[in-house]
Amino acid sequence: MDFRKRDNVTVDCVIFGLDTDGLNVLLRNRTLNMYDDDYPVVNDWVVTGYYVFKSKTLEESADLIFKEITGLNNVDKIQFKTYGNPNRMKSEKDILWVRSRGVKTQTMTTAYYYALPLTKVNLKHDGFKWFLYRSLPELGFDHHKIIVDAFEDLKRKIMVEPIIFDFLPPKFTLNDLQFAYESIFDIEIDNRNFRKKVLSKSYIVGLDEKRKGVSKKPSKLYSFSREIYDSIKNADYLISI
Amino acid sequence: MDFRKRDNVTVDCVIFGLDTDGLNVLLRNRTLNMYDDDYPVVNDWVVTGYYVFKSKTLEESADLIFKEITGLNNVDKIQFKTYGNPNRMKSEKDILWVRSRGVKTQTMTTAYYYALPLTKVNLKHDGFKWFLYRSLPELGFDHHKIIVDAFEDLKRKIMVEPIIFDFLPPKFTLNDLQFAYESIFDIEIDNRNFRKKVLSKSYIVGLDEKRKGVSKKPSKLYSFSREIYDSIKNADYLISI
DNA sequence: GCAAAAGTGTTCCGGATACACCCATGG
DNA sequence: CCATGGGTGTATCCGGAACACTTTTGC
Repeated sequence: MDFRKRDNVTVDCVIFGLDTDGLNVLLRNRTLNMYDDDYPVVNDWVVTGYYVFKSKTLEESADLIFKEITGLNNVDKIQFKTYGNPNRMKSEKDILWVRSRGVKTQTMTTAYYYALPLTKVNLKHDGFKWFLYRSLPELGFDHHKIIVDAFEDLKRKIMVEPIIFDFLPPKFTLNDLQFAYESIFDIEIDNRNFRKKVLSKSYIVGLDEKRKGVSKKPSKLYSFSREIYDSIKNADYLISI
Repeated sequence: MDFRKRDNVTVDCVIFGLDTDGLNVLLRNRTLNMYDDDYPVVNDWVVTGYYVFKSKTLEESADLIFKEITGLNNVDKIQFKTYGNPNRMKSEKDILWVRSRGVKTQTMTTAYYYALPLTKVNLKHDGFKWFLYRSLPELGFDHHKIIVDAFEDLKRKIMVEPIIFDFLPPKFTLNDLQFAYESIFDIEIDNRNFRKKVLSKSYIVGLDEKRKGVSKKPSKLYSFSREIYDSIKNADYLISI
């Protein structure tokens, strides 16, 4: 064990990416061959995590992992939960896997999630793959629960914070924005009402630019102004019982 | 160091108690005398925390602390953040204190908060005291930030979850409930509108009972039905952009 | 000229707000 | 009988929901 690392604490990074099919999660393949190369005893998927360096904050540790996978810096993230059950790893596969690595089983993990447009990511390593949230593969450890918890937290925070824009490029169309909401909440939204509501928000600013591409009629582009958002957000604390 | 404990991980418990003066936080006095018993070099207040046992979950560890202080079991709590900055303890007082205890400075802590009516607590030990949230004393470590973070999380969650009832006894008046909201959000609410809104919620059920006490006209008692709340909550996921 | 996505207005309803007085009891 | 907190009703306003057709371009 490397003494620069805390040997009982990891961070896990749930990476959400939105594309035209909907909401995806980036996972890493976990395989272990013991007897026969063609028949691994473990072959499933995990959220990417790693040990925390003693000299670094949890945030920094998460960003190191995120950068290693995606090559990206300065992407917003949210710490949503720390898992500390000493019996987190209990399946046969988990135990085989952990033994093969010679590490502790009683590991706490602090979990973060990242949100971004899927196309922003160029995967740097093999063994990583995007999965649609609605059709996740078999997951190791307690990672299914971690992903579900992340998603629940995401949905809740999207209601009160402008995280939705993290899923979109800096310039987006109103239909992009609507699609983001529809994918994440698995609902259908009336386009006219949606436009009215969105256009009433001062922090969504129309640009003098149109996107010409796949579609027929060019669509107007908008951007999210964090400055305007912050300036009006301090004012009102809406209460709803 | 006790080998049953994780030597670098603690849990901290922010305990919120509501009484007729408003929202309070339960703190523990931190004193350290080095040269002169009458002039402690450290004399401030902290949130109560303790090491995590290797055999226990974070939740269990938090509940142990909570029970030790209050004597109470089975009080709802919320895990809101884990603090892992290796330089969390940086003031002179913190360093003196930590050295005097012979423990590590690079300690992570997972923080929970509890909410309950202040009068439910009978303090079991000396050195503990309730402080109004709006007039906190000098706090050690990064505990001021921890308390503020807890409070922000509390306010946000109160909007979407029925945590407010944790601050009230099982039977309460509508004015009690209104006072709870007013204290926590530091706002004034119109009593007539408040009653209308609250009475429209099926999970707030009127009892055939009145409270006779300090006030003149006896006031009707209500209770919160978690069953009804849960049954209707699954249905709707309200979206507000 | 037609296929495909972009964009547009009006009506209706329900919940939110503003606002001032009577009621029941204990002392 | 009066002081004290408990309790009540109405008018207005605004945001949310429902709903179907026209516009602009690429091919």
